[in-house]
Amino acid sequence: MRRINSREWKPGELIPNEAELSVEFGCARATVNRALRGLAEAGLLDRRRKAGTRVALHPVRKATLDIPIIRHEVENRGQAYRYSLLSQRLKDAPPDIGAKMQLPAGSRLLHVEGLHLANGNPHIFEDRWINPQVVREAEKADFSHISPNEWLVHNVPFHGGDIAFTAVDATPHEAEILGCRTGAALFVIERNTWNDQGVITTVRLACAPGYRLHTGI
Amino acid sequence: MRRINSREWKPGELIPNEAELSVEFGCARATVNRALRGLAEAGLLDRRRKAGTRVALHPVRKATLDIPIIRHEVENRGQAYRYSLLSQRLKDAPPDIGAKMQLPAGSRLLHVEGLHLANGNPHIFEDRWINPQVVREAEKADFSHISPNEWLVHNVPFHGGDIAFTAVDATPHEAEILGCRTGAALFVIERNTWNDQGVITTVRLACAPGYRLHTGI
DNA sequence: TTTTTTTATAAGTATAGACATAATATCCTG
DNA sequence: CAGGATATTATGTCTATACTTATAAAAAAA
Repeated sequence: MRRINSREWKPGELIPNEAELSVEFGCARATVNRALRGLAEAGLLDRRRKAGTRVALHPVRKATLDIPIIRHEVENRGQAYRYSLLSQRLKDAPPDIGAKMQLPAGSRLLHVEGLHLANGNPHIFEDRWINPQVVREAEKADFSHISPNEWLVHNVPFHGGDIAFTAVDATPHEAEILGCRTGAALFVIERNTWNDQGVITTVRLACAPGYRLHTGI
Repeated sequence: MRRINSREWKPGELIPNEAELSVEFGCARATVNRALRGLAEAGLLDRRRKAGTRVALHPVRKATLDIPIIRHEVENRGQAYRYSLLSQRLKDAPPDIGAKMQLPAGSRLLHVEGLHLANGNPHIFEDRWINPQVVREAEKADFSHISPNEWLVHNVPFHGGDIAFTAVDATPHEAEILGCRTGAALFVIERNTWNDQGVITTVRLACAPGYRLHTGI
């Protein structure tokens, strides 16, 4: 790491192989491997079999951000958490949601709207669609006391997902629920998760004005 | 992983120790260690010396998001990138910036404002403060053709930083630069980076309306 | 009962050696 | 010279063994 930072090993440059480094540092090759693998995971090195190890051309820093259950996020800040269910109904999938979840037209989905509150104030508006084909227990679940966010995390393991963050102007509907001005800037998190059966759920989390998402590098 | 997902090993439960697993799977303890360390890094296990390994109580999923150089982000989408310097001046640190960078009152900072354009359209407005105490070459740098973003990544290695994401209403100044309506929802990235000498820079990136930050899980 | 000390334990780390695998480089053949 | 077979090479993975270190739990002392 020192050699990379000091430019002794320049970006794009091939560095000595594991065997050579193990001799230089007087340690086993496994130890060198462990160290280099760590640096590669951190994005400082690029490694390929036979081709060798190079200093990453563009040190793409990776920030890892935790995706907590909203209740925990609120409680960890020492605030009182409450969840309020707004609606829970089986509906035909709207075209955009159906497309996002890769479902045939006319699929039935469970639509759940709820509000997460912190110290009694609106915190995050959760607008979620759940695929009952994949999550059969969902139709019978009671989301009046536990949010679908928390229920899904604890009941349906997932294999992958994608997340997007944006800023949007609050719609009148969102403004009313979050208790803010129509057009106020809202931080929005959109997330899809799936397992081997297909897409489990797609959710849009509209955060009340002032929301900040933090992380370190 | 299968045992965790299938709830054979329940959240919070202590799993067999490395020695026992190595016997069960007929492999060396180092191999078990490697596997368990991977699962712990992914957030599925909690490990502590002597206490043993437990299934994570709340499978906090970690999303890793790359922090690319803005030019590369634009070019990777196949768009033409251009950078336009708006201002570059030495100033007294405003109180809020000075506090954020942990500097004594009245410190001099280099203030750089610039606009990143994609296909000729305003993309990201970069409002940056650089600490010349830590980055001595910065005062002589020419930010008219290379953005401080890119210049710093290539010239000043950093050890750590923090990032925050928010949504804000565009100020008249931001609106004019980004060519949008005052009050439009802007996605904002705030970042501080430091090395062993102190805080290098603090930057506020205001993204034009419609900006989306993506990642996978 | 409370505090301190000791001990046992599980993960953490390291080592030398071996084989696997992917990808490059080289040689051979038609 | 193209195209396939072969050798080489650097990383990837695994093993058996050993020692280190944090720490929970038990024992001892206050």
